[in-house]
Amino acid sequence: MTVRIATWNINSVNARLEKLLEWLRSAQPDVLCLQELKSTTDAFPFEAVRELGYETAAHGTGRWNGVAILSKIGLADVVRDLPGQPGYLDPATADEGTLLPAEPEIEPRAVAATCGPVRVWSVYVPNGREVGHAHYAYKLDWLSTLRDAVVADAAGERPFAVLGDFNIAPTDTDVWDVAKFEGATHVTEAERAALADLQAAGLADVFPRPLKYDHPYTYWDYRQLSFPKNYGIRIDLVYGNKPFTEAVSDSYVDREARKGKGTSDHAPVVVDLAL
DNA sequence: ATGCCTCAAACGTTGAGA
Repeated sequence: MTVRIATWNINSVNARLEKLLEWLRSAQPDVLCLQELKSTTDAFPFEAVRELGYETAAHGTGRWNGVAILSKIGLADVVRDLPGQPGYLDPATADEGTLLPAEPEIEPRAVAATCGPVRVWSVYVPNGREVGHAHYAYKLDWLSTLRDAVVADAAGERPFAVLGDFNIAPTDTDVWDVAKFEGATHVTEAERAALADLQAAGLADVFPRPLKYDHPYTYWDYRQLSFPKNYGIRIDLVYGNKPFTEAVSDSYVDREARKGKGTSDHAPVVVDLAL
């Protein structure tokens, strides 16, 4: 059988609903991993995607974050959150003192499911904000927990992949101008070491082909004509185990979905498998 | 034209995104 799996940081599933439905109709993925729902689980448009044949495992709490898996080929063994997933404690909140115990918040950034012959995680890795920020330490901790969460499936016989917005450019070629990222997150050695740890666990970067230009960027800032100028970065990634990568027949970034008004700032990454 | 940022919560402004 052939299976088409995609990942897309949708930047609000409800603000983007018509774009999402349009893309599902045209690209016809069997499985779609979404990130940045910006929606509670209850407010997810389950019925609209069901009409196109998709079951959904959604995990969201509202304002930020939020992940989902849509599937037309089965949706079993759903897991929300990584085992042992670290939470984030905003330093400003923590400094407010003693009235309430400030607890780290476990954010909805990961959901897993088995879709037919494939098991997938849809992940939205923390941004990090600035090197040295508490959010950056949280990002590295989160990535370490991700590695631990997937090591068994990575070594397994079943096709398995982690798909999502990793907020890391794997190499300097994955940013349009490396000088712009001097001292910034997304390109540091520590973040790339986390990707190397995933590779050591048996997962490989499924490198997509671009539909235009010479490099498959997946994100372009809304500002300053970034998309028309192709000032992009590749941070939406697919890490598959050997049974997964050996089945890949094609992979591409659908930059067409980034064109026009009312789009996400990310483009979908599509992977076709011959299983 | 692919075109100069957008979203949600709260209802003017702020925080986040990367």
